[in-house]
Amino acid sequence: MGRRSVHTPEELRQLILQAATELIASAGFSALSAREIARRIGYSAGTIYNVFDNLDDLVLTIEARMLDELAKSLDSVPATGEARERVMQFAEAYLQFTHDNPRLWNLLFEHHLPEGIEVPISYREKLDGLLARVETALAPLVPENDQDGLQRRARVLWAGVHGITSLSTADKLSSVTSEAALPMVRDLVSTYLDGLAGQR
Amino acid sequence: MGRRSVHTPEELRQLILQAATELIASAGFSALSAREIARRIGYSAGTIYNVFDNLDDLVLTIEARMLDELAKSLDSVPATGEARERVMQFAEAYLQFTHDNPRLWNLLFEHHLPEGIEVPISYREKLDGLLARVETALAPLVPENDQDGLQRRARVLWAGVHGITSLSTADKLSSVTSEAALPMVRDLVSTYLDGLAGQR
DNA sequence: ACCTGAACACCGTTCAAGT
DNA sequence: ACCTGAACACCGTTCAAGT
Repeated sequence: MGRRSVHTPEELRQLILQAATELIASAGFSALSAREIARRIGYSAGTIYNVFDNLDDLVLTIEARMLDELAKSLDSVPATGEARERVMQFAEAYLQFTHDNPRLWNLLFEHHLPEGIEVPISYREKLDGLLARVETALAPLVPENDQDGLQRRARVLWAGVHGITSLSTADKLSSVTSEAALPMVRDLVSTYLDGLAGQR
Repeated sequence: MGRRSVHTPEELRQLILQAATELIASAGFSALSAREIARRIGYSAGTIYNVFDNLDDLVLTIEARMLDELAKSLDSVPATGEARERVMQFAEAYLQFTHDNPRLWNLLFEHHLPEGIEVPISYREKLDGLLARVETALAPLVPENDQDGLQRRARVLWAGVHGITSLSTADKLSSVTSEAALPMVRDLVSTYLDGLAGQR
């Protein structure tokens, strides 16, 4: 046995990630298994452990990719126009992204590291980058010299939009249906921004 | 083997639910297993299947209990005072509840039924009941004769608060920390209600 | 009637042994 | 160097057999 080298290490890595991503996208996180990935790419299960430390490592890699792709989606929002309009477009881009990749996006919330294991710093940095984009878009709409307020409000909006998208992609809480999500996101953003404007 | 009857069927059922609840509360959904429950209550794994159809059935029973307890929490909010104040107290009660039972509450979002299996009607009714409480509290603050608007807004507020609590109990997205959750919920509710007031 | 133990078809992960 | 197969310690679920 051993030494086939039909694939370079990098090819093998991408093969594994691709198979795992497809598995999650089509059947959800609970359908992911090292043995099933191995079956699909024609290697033994042990091979996956030559490339990744364990399944958590693999899953974290996929999560990081999702954060990168969401960042790309947000960056495709034009940086022109009214601040209000841009914040709204960010929110709609977020909703669109989660509806395009419901199970892969839910992975970030369903997958938990074992007690005591921390998420890599690079992961946290990606998150901070996303939040920074929201802060920048929101900045013109909050009082100047209130940096604390800006941070909190960006997080509130982000979390609020997340709540709507998360309930609308969840099968079980479907008193919030996925068709209703867009008007809800619009209502949240516009009403919240109205409230902000009144406070100035 | 067989026929011990040291516990009545109902006692056995509660024993199983209690062990499962403790397991989830302390180590999360992923730590739940029929075999571990059986070990803890001193029965064989097969016995659990005399009482519940399968683990999904058991988990759904626990989820339904959580919905009932959340309803109780909301009902302990006094029905007096300003509408604005009551909505805020509902939101704070929700946050408090999820922080008191983080893993059990997250169960509702992490547990998925197999493809094609629907949640029981009683479950959906409990959800509707919760939403109805929010609608009632919110009603004085939205234009009369706008039933659609009331429904949507109650869902937006509920989902928004859910988003904050869900990110704050998630270990991984901790750019929203659990200490910051209360001011964020307050900001969301008060700013959103300000916006609503401006629209009238 | 109630409960068990064995069985079946799965897991994640490790690692000696093979090429 | 790279890969495998077997091994270990787990799963959910079923059901014949025992009391």
